[in-house]
Amino acid sequence: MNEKIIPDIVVGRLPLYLRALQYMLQEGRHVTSSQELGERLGVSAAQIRKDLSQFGEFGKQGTGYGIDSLINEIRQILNLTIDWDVAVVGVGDIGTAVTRYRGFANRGFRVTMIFDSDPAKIGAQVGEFTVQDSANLETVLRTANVQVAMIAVPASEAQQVALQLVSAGVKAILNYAPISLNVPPGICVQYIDPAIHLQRMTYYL
Amino acid sequence: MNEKIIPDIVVGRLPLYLRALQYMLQEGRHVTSSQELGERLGVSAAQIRKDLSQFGEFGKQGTGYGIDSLINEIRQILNLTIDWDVAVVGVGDIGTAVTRYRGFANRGFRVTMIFDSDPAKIGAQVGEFTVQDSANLETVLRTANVQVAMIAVPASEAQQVALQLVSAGVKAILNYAPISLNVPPGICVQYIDPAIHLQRMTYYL
DNA sequence: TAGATTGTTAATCGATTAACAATC
DNA sequence: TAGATTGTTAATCGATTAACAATC
Repeated sequence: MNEKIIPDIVVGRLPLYLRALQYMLQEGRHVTSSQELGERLGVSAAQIRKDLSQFGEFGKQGTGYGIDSLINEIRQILNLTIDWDVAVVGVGDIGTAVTRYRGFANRGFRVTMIFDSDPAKIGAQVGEFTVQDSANLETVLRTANVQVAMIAVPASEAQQVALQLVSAGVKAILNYAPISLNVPPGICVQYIDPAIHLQRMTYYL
Repeated sequence: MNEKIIPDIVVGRLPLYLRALQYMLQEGRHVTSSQELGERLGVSAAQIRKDLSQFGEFGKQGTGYGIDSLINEIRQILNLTIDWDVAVVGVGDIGTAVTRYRGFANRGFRVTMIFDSDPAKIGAQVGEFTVQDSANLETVLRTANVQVAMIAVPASEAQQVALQLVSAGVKAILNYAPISLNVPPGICVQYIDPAIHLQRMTYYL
């Protein structure tokens, strides 16, 4: 009764706002406006104000938004106040790249375990991690209470891995395999497929 | 006057349809329906029919769509009948992973050149390519008439690289750096930032 | 033919924008 | 105070869905 339903498209823009705000902070800025933020991101000022107003009143008339405080508000909204442990499944080029990726720091995530089913890879070292056997995935994830995972296995294995992750208690999956996953209701899935992004642009060329 | 304007959101779904159709073909299937395709992708049958009808009549009442012919239609629409040469800028973990990525085969793209500004990397071999000096980027891209590029450099360099690419004649940019790019009108940009995708899901956890 | 599925229309639904009173 | 910018409303715009005649 007190729970307003927030459109998913609004939720999806918050991370973009957050990223831009963190940049501004890094630049030593302390306040910004919906107009400035909108120009950076290519969205309208009205949209930013409307989006934020879904969650509260974070600005000051005449002044704008305090960057630091708005960052904290958005972090709270998105449940990013503490880092989420992330499991990576599949230690090919992509799995390796995301495991070593520096870009998660300060953004709410840290990879804490990696898995592969290839005996030649199990036991190997990637960054600070030892590749674990996918066969133990469910037990290990459950024990560590990991709720976020990335799939970086071949497309042919992705669906099966997804179901394993779900039964291990994972609730959010970022899938790098170029295939649509079927998961039970309540499980979030996001996709990264560079070919899809490129194909979307060639229409206009 | 004869050019219907197609909503970008429709264009954005075509690659998903194409990917699913190519999978079906691989499974030995020959026909499908808007309903079946919709179930696979989690979109409504009506939406698929509506989207496709923007471009022509590709189905048969009572039967559905010929998978092979629909694939060819979508390829034509998206300008994917011949492979696009793609330049990769930045040869870190991500740049290396996309350069070696097998997933572009049969989907309209092939990486043909890679660049980095780090003297320690220039001249090195990645897959079948030799890392070229970013300083020569504009000349090399112009000569080869490359119109598609991926940015995989640190965020601090991404904007500058983007402008270099634009002045080299690149029209479509896939940006892996976690920052919004400002480019002139007419230049397409797409973004891949795993943290953004993850942050979008944690709201629901 | 009977059954199935398209292409398309009209209705519904949701998102964006413009505008402005409130107020810092 | 005067200027600036928010939060919010109402109007506009666009996208999705339901429904069905057409037809394979």
